[in-house]
Amino acid sequence: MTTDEPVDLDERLRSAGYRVTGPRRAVWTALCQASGHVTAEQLSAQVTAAGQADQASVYRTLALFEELGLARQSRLGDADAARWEVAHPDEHFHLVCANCGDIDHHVGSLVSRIRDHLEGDHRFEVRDVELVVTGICARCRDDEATA
Amino acid sequence: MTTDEPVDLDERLRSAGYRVTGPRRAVWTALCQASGHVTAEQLSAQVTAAGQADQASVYRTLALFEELGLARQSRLGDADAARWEVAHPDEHFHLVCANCGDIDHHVGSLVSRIRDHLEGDHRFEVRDVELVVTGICARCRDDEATA
DNA sequence: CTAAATGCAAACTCTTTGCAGATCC
DNA sequence: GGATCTGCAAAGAGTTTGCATTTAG
Repeated sequence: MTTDEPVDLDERLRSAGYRVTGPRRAVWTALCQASGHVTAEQLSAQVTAAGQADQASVYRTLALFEELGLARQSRLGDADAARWEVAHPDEHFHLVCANCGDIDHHVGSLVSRIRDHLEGDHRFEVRDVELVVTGICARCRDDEATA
Repeated sequence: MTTDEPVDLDERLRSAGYRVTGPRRAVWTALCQASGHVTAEQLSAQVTAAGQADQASVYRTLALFEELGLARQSRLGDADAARWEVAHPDEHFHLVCANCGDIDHHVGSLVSRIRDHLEGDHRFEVRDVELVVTGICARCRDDEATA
């Protein structure tokens, strides 16, 4: 799949002129350990409970990580809160199950094909492709069939 | 392109067991006249100024329209507020220009191809595909080149 | 007439901000 | 030591809700 070269947060921060602090490390750790697609509030709850950072710092830190290209924010489906994940080098998209709420990553050539299509035909300089597919996942389909 | 068979709001409401009211008509008219991709607040401002509906009714009405399949909500890019548009029978996606903020519709086979791909390979029952591409539109690219 | 819809205002959720004090380099 | 970062608490968007009143059918 992907060579999961671990990101050296300290190094990345310093080289961009930012300081290495407890809250930043804590948010990064929490984000990495999360299953992906966590809300800022979920991270905040965890990190705050451990007394490692305040809610405000969580938001500020996430914004910083996004700026540094370490994290990615997306608003999946019609959800109210934004969801965060560690920036993944691969092009991927999200499959959101409308039944169980499960969010799946899908890595594939689809996104880059979309990219090519637009660059070629439409003279649109693509910066970011966000593809969110809502539907019913395989597991829920099976459950329905069984029921 | 599309046969723009005008939607008979009154009929649609009544046949679904809902009442035809002033606020609903007003919101529908405003949404249809809008360039598309308006926020609820923009609609609200317009409709409230004309004394045709309250803000709360605008939100309630939009939710109803969505339920009836008359309108579509989407959160484009990292925007804070949801944007609304009249539901379009064609599969389409959005091109958001990061420079001028312009939002373009693009109708094409791309979305249905995504759909087919997922139905076939991944046993995912697709309900809705939301594709948002952020980048620089042709006009802004030209401007840059000239400058 | 009566269930459904509205207006008003207040509540709620998610996120951002101002500022005094703590912290990293 | 001094700019950067933090915590706290308060404000800010956007959206929803409770309830008395109005209105469509």
